[in-house]
Amino acid sequence: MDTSGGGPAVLTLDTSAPLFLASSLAVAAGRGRGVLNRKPPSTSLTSGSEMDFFANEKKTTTATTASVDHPLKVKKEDLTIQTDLHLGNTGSSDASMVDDGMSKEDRNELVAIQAELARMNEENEKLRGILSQVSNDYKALQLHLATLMQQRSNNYSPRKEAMKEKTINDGGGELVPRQFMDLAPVNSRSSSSTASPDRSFSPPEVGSVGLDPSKASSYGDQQAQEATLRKTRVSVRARSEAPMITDGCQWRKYGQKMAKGNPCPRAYYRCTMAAGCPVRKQVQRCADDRSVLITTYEGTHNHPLPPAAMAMASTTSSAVSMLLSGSTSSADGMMLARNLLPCSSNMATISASAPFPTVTLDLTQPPSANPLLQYQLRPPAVAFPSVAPATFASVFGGQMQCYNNQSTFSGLQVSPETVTAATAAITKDPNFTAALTAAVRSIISGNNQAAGDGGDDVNAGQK
DNA sequence: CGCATTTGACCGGCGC
DNA sequence: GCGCCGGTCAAATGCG
Repeated sequence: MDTSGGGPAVLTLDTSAPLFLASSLAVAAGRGRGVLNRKPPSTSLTSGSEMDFFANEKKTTTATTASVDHPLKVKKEDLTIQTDLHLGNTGSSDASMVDDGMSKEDRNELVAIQAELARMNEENEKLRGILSQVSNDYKALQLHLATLMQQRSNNYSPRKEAMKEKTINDGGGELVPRQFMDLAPVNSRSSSSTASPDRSFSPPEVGSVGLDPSKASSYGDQQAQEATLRKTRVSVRARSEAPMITDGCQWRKYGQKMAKGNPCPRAYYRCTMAAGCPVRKQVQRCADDRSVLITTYEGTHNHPLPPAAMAMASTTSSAVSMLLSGSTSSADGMMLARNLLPCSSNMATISASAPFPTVTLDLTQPPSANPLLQYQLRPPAVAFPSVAPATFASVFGGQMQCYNNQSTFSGLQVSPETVTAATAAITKDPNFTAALTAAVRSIISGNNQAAGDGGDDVNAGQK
């Protein structure tokens, strides 16, 4: 039996990986290079249809450039007017040639203006270069993704294919579209499964073609990465009297078990917002403090998320990306975490002893108690190697439909403001939905406020 | 009647 | 090999 459950889901997201990364790159470029820092927050919130994500990405990037250009253009116009006024009918732009009654002060001003103009032109050229670089990076990643997907499809197991075929023919009632299942990747756990093949929640990968198991042996590293990503979990601790936090998604309970060492039962839920969504979560009260609800998320949504869910996804995504960025092993993740978090904290921890890499977000304390939280959750801008796309993708949707909405937020997902706002809202308000809504509102409004300010939004959202 | 939840059974992984 | 445990399934049950 394939108990990996949501495992295969992670691979789905790989489809979105380069897209996500591209967006991240844009953000990284924006952060890393001062020129792009002029981009107003709102430019990250462009939205559009998923199919033209690339176009949308370009649009976003273009918008970024445009937003940067805008003030410059305005200046240029102003400068042009001033220049015309000063130059009169000489028609020359060379101030040194002007000698038609202009005062020395005017000439100096004209020289300064022209220098400014030249500087801005140069700056624009740099921006074009950056845009070009980002675009090239995206294309390279897209190519890389195509290669990986081809490898995966080559590694596909005919036996598993046959089992899935049987399940479908038997009328197993699985609602997962056939094409999703067929594209399920092979991994150490699922490949050994002998039952319940319908549990292979394979995200909708596109472009998988052909079978060539002979190439599987050269794919070990990739498989290891996928296995880690697939099993990566995010555990959220939050105080709530409700039996389950409302995180914006729709869940259906499919099981409940008594876990060892905890008198409180553990409930198992799966996302029902879309047929075949592989995301699952476990809800259990803390044995030590029963007012604390521990919610563990696993897998990737294959559908667009509502704003409230986006806030949560943003938080967990950032946590996971921190865990996995630059590495796919939990041990490395721990090292990375230690490097990133020289100051240990109990608010965001990474477990290497757990069966799967698990990021635990302790939201039972206000962020003010530990201001490091927001930064702990943020992946370093330099941690965007080829692994990163899958990392981000492991939390966010895998369907092309998801790309736009989610990519729209992708720039925010890695921002500390996003995490801060969402975290503050979650922490301060037992009403999770209202809190998350407030958090998202604060994000969308481009409100780069500190955690405390995000809490104000929370209060507003309650009403 | 349809859908969601409950709950016992089942399965695979893992440690001894 | 055996037993424990986590995770999931699916029939039974409850509810609107």
